[in-house]
Amino acid sequence: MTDFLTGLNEPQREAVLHTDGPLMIIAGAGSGKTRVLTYRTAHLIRQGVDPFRILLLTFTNKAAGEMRQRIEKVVGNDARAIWMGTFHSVFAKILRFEASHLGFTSNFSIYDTDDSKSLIRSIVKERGLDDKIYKPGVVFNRISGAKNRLISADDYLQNPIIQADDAAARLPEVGRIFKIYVDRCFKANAMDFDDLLFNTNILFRDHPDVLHKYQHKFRHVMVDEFQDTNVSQYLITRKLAAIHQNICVVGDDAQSIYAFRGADIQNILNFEKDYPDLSTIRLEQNYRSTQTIVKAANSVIARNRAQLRKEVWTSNEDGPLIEVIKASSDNEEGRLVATHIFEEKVTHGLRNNDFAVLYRTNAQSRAFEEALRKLNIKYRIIGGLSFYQRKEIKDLLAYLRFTINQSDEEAFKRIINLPKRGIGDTTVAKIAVVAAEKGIPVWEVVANIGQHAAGRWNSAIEGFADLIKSYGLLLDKKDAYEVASHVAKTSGLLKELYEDKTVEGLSRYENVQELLNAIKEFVDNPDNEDKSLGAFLQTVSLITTADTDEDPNDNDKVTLMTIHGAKGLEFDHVYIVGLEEDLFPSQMMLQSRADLEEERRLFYVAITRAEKRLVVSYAESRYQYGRPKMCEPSRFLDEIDTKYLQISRSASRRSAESRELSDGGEVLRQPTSFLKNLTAKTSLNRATTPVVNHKPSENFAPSDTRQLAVGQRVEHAKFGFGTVKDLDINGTDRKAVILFEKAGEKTLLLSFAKLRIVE
DNA sequence: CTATCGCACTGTAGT
DNA sequence: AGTGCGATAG
Repeated sequence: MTDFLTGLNEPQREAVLHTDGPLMIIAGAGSGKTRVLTYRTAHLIRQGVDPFRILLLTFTNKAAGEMRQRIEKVVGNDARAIWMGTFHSVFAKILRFEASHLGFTSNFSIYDTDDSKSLIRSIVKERGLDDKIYKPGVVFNRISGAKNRLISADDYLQNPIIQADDAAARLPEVGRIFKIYVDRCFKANAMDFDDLLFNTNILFRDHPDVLHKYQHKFRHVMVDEFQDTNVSQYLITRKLAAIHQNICVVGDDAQSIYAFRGADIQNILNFEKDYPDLSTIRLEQNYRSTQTIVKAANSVIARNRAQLRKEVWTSNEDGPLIEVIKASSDNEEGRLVATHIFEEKVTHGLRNNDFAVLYRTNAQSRAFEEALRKLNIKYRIIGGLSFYQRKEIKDLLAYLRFTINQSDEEAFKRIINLPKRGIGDTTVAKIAVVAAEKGIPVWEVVANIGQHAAGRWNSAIEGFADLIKSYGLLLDKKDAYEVASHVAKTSGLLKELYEDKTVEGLSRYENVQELLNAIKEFVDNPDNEDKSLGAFLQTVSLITTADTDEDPNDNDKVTLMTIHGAKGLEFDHVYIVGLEEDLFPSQMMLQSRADLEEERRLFYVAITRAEKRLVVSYAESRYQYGRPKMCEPSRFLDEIDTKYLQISRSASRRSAESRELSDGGEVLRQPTSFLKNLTAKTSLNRATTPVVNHKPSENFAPSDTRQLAVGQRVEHAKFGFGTVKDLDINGTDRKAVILFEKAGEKTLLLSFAKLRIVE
């Protein structure tokens, strides 16, 4: 019965066996949290709990899928019936079921962030406001923040503190925009991501019978990654667990990294107050990482004040020291890290799979991609622009959405003139006016344009309406794939892309085909009972990059991703790159939220992803908006206890790099102690040798760029003396990053014009 | 109505 | 550097 308990340590076992009453599991990094959650669920089922009455909320769909598989290994098919998924997917499901209570229909659309911003832009313009001031992203964030704190548009307008805050931010109209936004979403029969949670709260608040139903249904409620839940999510779980009181939350306050988007660390810090008879179990033994990595991580996180008492330890071996790589530019950082990976692979016989490069922002991936490609190392990028955010994909999805839900305003805007059918903004605006005057939905006007307006464009509009109507007729007869491929063909979308013979056009055509393949897979999957287009759209709106599956035959790749994306993952060899002030910790985070502690937790998460070896790197200069910029090493480097650091590696690497690039080029400077650089930052830019004499002025000829080498002293007609910091060789294309010191000011340049070598 | 060009601006994570 | 905007021409 409890055979699977044998491999567990004492607190883990205790957590698995504690089945009744509120439970909080504080799970340190690498402490076997997933294992405990898996076994606990399996244990509940073996104890006779109906899997249908277990609710398990995870952070990503992928995590849910993996956990379901692991539970299945223990209890078999019963695992299928568990209610498991992200907050958004589980409550979207419940909302579809109960939609009528809120005045929605069950085929409501889910607006993604782009849809929301687009709608806000429309509202801002309609109200005659300046969208340079009322930036859609900013307005959206304010609305989103309010919803996550369960503040409705009316509450927002009536709250003097919020109003004062908006006034101070010179955005007094946000509340009005909020109210219109909510109204328009409702009329479009659409919910945005935040609404899925907000409306669930409203549903449970205003419909006690519905709440009661789910309260009784879910005998056990479990929440993974509890530290990253927001108030809205917390209240839902609390309400659901109110009768049975079987609520189990698992989390680690030290790994809370989503406060910026509304996650409330107070949820975990105050949980004890909400549940006086709470049992708390701490999982403190780390099974993942080496002694060095665990201790280094502890030395960093110890600087945070707001945290629960916890002592993460490991009995693993010491392992190698943490290496620090210093690069003069972002490109060099890419090359040094790629070379490091290459050499580790060769000397230790490792696979690409064993490595991950973690950065703070997606924009940093470029340099690593280029460098890895040059060394023929396969890599995969997680995050960035996801498949489902691509224009061509969103276009086809918009057609499908609109076929299902003709109130979907954002889908309508996307496709009304796509492909071009001569219905421009002016015509659309006219239709909107007619609809508003007659007080009927836009689709009513479009579908019966002859009755409502007469004009040159009527035939084009009729054509569009007939198209959509014909699609609608297919819904009951055909499955999702048949409808989607029919739409792709007959709408002209596929044709337009097919005729575009550019490289991008080809790739966009392939992307649409891939979407159709994905729909085919959905239809062919026996697990999916409902094969309708509506069912497919429900799942697709909540898919993210973290969830996309890999081709299992071709997955030996180095992983490149943001630290946020790496949550919950682990790799033998981890590179944390771009450790520079203003980048990590991020300047934005410090300015707007003044939350250094969250950045530090992010650093902690990054460190604790590593199992065997950790390498950190930073660059002295970096491109930003196509302009080079000087960088200082991150304060976080200083926060790692020096006894866990090894510095020398960067020196040998650097000289190897210089040799490779400039045969015979001088090594810029032997990096000394890393900490010395931190205390004497100016030394970074000091000229190595003051140059007095040089050859008479003669501008660089393109052929002479071969003479450039890292460390080479140069003079520029405008910027004066400088040192070559980095060379970038791309086929015949050679670029140099040069650091100039003029009047105490440092400038970086990327051009050979008006440049000459100094003896 | 559509295409194109110059200009201004961008500055974080992702359900 | 990339994007998205408005102005202008076709």
